[in-house]
Amino acid sequence: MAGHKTAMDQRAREIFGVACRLLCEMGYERASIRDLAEAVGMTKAGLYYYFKSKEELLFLILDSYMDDLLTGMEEITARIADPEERLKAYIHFQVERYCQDTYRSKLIINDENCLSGEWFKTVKDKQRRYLSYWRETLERFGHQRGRPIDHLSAHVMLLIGMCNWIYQWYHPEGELRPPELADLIFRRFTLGLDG
Amino acid sequence: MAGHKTAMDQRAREIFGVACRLLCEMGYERASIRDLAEAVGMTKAGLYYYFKSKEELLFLILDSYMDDLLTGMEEITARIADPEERLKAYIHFQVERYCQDTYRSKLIINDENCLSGEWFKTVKDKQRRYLSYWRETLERFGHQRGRPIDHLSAHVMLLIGMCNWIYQWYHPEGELRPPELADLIFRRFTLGLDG
DNA sequence: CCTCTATTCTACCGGCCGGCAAGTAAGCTG
DNA sequence: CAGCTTACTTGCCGGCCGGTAGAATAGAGG
Repeated sequence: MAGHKTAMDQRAREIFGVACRLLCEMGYERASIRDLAEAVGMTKAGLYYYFKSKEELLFLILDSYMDDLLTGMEEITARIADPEERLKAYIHFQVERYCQDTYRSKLIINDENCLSGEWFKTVKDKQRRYLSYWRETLERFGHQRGRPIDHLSAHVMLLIGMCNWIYQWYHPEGELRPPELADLIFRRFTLGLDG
Repeated sequence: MAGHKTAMDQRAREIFGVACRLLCEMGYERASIRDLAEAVGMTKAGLYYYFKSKEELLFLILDSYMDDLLTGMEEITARIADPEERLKAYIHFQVERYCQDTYRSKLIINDENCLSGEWFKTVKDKQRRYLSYWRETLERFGHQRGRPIDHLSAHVMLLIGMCNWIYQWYHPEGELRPPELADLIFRRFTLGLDG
């Protein structure tokens, strides 16, 4: 029985992985179930043994990604108390995540709007929880330095903007290694061009 | 004859405007020609009198947007010589553009990949020219301050990241007015949190 | 061997897709 | 008035879409 479950899980994971790549590269709407079936070497109908609908598949991908993100943020938050060091760690984590999980990182930016109803709400809610990590830490950081940050939410979005926009241009194999990029972002945001 | 042309242009402009809104709100793939026809109060086939294909319509939208962007950047570049002031002006222009032309601004970020072949290349090429304005000015800015910027391209993308990510969160009617936001971006990038 | 269950395939569905051919009403031009 | 153009409409096309019913297959347990 355990054997059954693992085999099932293994196949499901394989489909899941191929789906991430395909949906990311083609876009959710463009990529058809037939494309996915061909890519994993199955029939279209066979796929429906593992998920109920195309939209559920997208949900599973995006929701699991948000779970991974939140778990990471949670872990950092528990481990690092100092706001400055924690903020640094958030940025490093974010860049690292993009490099190690490019497909899902791009998918959640490009195709989150393809979800509807409860699915959309669930993912959006986790994004809100994710943002609150940043906001809280950034607020403490300002407080620690004796210069509280006004327009806090806007600042959070500017910082996240730098972190997330990398999906548009960054290639980890280039001259700038992930940790260097993360440091760059932190210094530019906190110290400006002279940092 | 001039009358004909204007009437034709007027109708075309109307279709164009509705298309921008519809394609932006639904996404290019999701929005069908039938949806667009209904939205402008015509038949699907009638639309094809004004453009050759759905993809051409998207191209016309994105290409014209890039033209507007480049024209604006060109004008600023010609008018302002000082690198610092020019950089400020770029940022203000970018934020302003987003506020006044939200649909096309979002479209070019979300759906540029729906173009193929020559159309894609044409738009991408204009984006490259657009980036070169930023890069050149940022480089001069660093030189002017006696601190040349290394990883120049990365810095350009970080700055543009803050400017473009606003499509994900910014509402011009909120507490932060467009010029204030533009100033905020400039100060955060050049001076850090203390600016 | 048979049986049962897990997994996958064949064959099909209705519906919407982008696009086109042909027709037409209105208006302008001689 | 005829002749031509503009600005559409009607009606259709083949094709792909997501999704499903039910048969076939395979492997484990008895």
